[in-house]
Amino acid sequence: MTSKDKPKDQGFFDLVYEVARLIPEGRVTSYGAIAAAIGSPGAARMVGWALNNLGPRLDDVPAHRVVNRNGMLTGKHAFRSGASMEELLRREGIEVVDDKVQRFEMLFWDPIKEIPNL
DNA sequence: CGTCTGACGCACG
DNA sequence: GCGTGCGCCAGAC
Repeated sequence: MTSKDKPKDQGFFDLVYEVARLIPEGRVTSYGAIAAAIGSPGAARMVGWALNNLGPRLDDVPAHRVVNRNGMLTGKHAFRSGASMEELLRREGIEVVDDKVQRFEMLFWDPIKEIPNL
């Protein structure tokens, strides 16, 4: 532990990944919800940006379960063809129509509500 | 160090 | 109900 060692050096991005990883299969959440969960309400754009930075880590972080407030798959462009966001969601039993999650309210998973401490 | 962007969210018309 | 604009924060150039 040197002086340059910082406990929360991971930063905002990894914090987003951590919450996203907690999203149960077959469930979805919104960018704003995650932003608020990590203590930065209003930073919804940063959440999406963090997920965009995932890259190869998409396999470790279920970013496809994160949609916007409308339940729309705004970030589908970050997924490669053949494993599109919509396809991944359908595999979990989530109905997607016109790039939009059906029954979004019912499938919505609120990190703040489900996570005791963060 | 200033500027722009970005997978959003909300207020306003 | 829908379109437009602004604000949010953090990172890249």
